[in-house]
Amino acid sequence: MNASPQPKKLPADERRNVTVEAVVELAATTNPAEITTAAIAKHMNLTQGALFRHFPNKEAIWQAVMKWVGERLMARIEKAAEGISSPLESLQAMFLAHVCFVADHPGAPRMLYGELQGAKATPAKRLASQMMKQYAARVNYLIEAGKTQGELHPELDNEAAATLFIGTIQGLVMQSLIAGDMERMRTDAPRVFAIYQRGIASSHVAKNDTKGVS
Amino acid sequence: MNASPQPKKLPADERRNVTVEAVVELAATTNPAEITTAAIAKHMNLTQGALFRHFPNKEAIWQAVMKWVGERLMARIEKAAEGISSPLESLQAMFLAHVCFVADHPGAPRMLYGELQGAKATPAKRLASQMMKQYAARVNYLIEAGKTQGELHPELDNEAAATLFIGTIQGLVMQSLIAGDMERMRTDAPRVFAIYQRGIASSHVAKNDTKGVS
DNA sequence: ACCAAGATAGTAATTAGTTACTATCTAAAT
DNA sequence: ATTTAGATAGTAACTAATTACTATCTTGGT
Repeated sequence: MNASPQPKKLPADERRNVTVEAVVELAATTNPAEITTAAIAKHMNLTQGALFRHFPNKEAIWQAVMKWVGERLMARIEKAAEGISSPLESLQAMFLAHVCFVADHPGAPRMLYGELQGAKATPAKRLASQMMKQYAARVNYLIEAGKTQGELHPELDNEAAATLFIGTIQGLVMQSLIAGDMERMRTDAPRVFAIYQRGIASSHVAKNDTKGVS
Repeated sequence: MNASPQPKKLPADERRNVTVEAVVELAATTNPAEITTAAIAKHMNLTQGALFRHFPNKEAIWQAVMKWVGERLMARIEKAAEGISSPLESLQAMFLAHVCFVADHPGAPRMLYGELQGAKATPAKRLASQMMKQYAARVNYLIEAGKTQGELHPELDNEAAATLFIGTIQGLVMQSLIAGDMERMRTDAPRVFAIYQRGIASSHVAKNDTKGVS
């Protein structure tokens, strides 16, 4: 779990990447609010001051981390849904992919939540909030498509369904966070989604098959 | 929003209560991780050092706050569900009462989440986690009752339904936290619960009436 | 091919500002 | 008069950021 005795002297770009990864790893076990520059440096076998050769300040580190998380998450979700024509199945694929990502990177949601709780609008927070918006838009589109395609029941409250979709994931994360067992998410996710699906689907005709998780 | 120019010299018990309330108020607008003893003192027109006349350390303050939140929340939920024979309606009442409580005290969930994110098991964290367990047990009981009474559909995944119930609330909270508008919860809650209800109910016979929120 | 010269990446020590917590004194209330 | 609650003025520990210096790559002129 600890950092390898890093052969020092990395090129700048790479060092920045290593830094971001170090933060993500640290966040998996440490309260993000308590992650100090010293802790980051130590985890990557570096002196504290050296970090500031690559980032102008701590906020810039967080910004880079949020960007990393956002890009990876979105890419994974995008890929999970691509090539699936059924909106409902797309939603399920996104759902499971999202859960899988979080289980792989438990630090990610913790940092997101930690960041969003801050009162002042830091650049990192703006990134996080922007990502959420993008996500919501995508979900909304799929719901709309599902409705016109007849998969979702016609009187469905669009906005509420989107809120519940995202909220469900966040709830799952929180539950696992509390239980201290991120792996639980992987098994809980399909079961929970099944109920959500029953709540939005047009009728109970097709018993869901609980498709495999990639 | 600020504290009244407190006529000083309060008896110890009362001062402790005022302190707890000050923290809850502060948490509504400030990142709980950044709430310093100085900030608490300032918000209640007191010097920082004076706080330690009433609490042995900061952790004790958090502990008192978590206790306060837990008791108030549980009492409100308990009261909301009492006298309702239908488990499904009880669940709805609990749901709305919970949301209402959070909307009244936006600081509460922020502190809970903040506390639960910490790696080390502080007394405050133990309180929070214990409260969650108690809550989950109650939900589980109602779901079980709803099943035997025929209100919930028989093949329902008990555990997943409980997770989703709590998760849904947490998700709503998160959404509002991000949007920076806690009032949104009040209007969103019934709409979101309607979908949840459709997911767990035995069939779509009775259109939900969206009972009034107390 | 070589090697001076600059750029690059790192160390170690230090600084200014916070933070939780404490010791000592003062005023009010019973 | 004594106890209680608060004010004042600290301290030690910690954190982000800076500085002076060093080791190591990279490169262009010969």
